[in-house]
Amino acid sequence: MEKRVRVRFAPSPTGGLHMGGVRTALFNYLFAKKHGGDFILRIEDTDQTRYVKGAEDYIIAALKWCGIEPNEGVGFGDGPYKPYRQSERKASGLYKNYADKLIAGGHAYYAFDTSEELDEMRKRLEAAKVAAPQYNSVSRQNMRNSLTLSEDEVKKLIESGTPYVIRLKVPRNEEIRFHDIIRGWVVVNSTQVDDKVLLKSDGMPTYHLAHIVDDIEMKISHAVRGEEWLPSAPAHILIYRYLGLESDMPLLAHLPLILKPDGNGKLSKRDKSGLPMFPLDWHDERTGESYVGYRESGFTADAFINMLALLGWNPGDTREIMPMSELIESFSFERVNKSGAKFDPEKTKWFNQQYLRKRSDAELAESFAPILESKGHKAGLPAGEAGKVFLTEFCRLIKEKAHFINEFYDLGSYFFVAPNSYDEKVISKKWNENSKALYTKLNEKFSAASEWSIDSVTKLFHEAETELGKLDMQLVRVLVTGVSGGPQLMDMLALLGKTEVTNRISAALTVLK
RNA sequence: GGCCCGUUCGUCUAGGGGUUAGGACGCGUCCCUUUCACGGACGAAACACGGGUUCGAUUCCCGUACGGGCUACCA
Repeated sequence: MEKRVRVRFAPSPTGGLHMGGVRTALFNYLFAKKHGGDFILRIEDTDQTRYVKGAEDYIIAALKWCGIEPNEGVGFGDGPYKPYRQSERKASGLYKNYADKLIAGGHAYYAFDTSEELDEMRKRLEAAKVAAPQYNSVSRQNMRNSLTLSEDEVKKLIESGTPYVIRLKVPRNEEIRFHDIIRGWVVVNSTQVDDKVLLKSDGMPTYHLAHIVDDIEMKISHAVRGEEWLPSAPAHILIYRYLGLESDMPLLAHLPLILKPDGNGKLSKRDKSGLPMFPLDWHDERTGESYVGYRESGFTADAFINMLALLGWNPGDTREIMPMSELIESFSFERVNKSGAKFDPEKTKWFNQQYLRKRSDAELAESFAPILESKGHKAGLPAGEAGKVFLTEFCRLIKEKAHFINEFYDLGSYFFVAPNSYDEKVISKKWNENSKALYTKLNEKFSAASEWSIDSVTKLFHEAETELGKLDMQLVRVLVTGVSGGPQLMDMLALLGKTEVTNRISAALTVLK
């Protein structure tokens, strides 16, 4: 019988969740939803020295914004396997029990070496030109551990409170084979694997032990994580094996990494591409550093998620704009790539543009209102319903030009504040000695208008042209907005209103000679 | 350095023993538009290299190069 699909996203609260982490969470989520399974959020806070205040709340808030909601776990109502924070799970002696089982089976041992002794060992091995200096089947013979010390000595050391760790006893020269859903069979010789610390001297388990214990306890069916874990997978296989749990082991899937847009390396917290690396604004209290988020930069969650999903995965056809429901429906690990994918800021913007266009004008107006307010131009808007209508129409006109809602203001600030300068290029090219008289007359016609709508202004304009001769639309635009480009002229004039338009033209005519 | 993973247009990718190697972003040209954008049409642009295997390899195998990851009492 197939195991029920249960997957987990298990970040450690050492900082804000960056987009690479979001994608790992996303793939887990898509897979769970696709198979009607469970998606769990587990917090792996076994390293108190790296704990960052606020990180956990950030992770939860980020997942919520992204629409990647766990149905079990920290911040999402817990569930049958609570607690979901490893620091809290430790209290029951859970991890220690598993470590003890390994010791009893002869597959783990106590090690009393101090960090100085470990440093010395590494230096010694490096000096001896050992290719991979590590605590392993060879070097452990010269260290202070329960394999080299007598039973009595070990007992004495432990009873006297000497700090110790528990290490995995990795055999020498044994072939470790494991299957990865994305990569196929991977073979590693155990000589390459070091005797990993399983339980630290502070009593906390390391990731290696903790995630295995929890995956087993929480009945996880698939361990989906980043490629950076591939090298330690052989050690994990050994732990499952020595615990007699190989048959309950989750299936493995190592996701390709997201790489920097330029040059090389994996994506870092700060990137010069100009786009955020975090879903939400993140402020690290410890370092005092702040990072902007996608949300605050004007991205919509669906665009962000869509972009992330297609970084290293594709549906097998040419679809690109896919809402979450479609991503879920199409998702499979078979279509996840093996190689790392460079993050593409341009395409990311394009995704947001696509989603921006899909949103209704009224909806955009609602999102834009607070942005406008922050610019201090609320006063310029008509009150109440009229203001809403104005903003909705404004969004209709401006959205075709923008990638982000945050650009709306810069693209159309002249809708809210009259210009105080006029595009030099257009003026020097098109303004001549006849212009002043010509556009004064046009303005008179505007002033006399009894009706003011897109249609009526268009009609008025054409009438003026037959009467006064050819008019220059771009010049009219500059007189009213100060800039050379923008939405359809007539639409814009109509929205601005008769009074505003005629006032602005008058003002321009007094400035221009 | 060692080990592991990878390599199709600049980027994200489809494909797969015989294809005009397809799509998307970006770029360029044209059309639409009395502006800009949107939209439409078209275009430039790729199988890392060397050996095999084969009638035939971009596709399979091996090397090399290049890229990435790991190499902690961090995850």
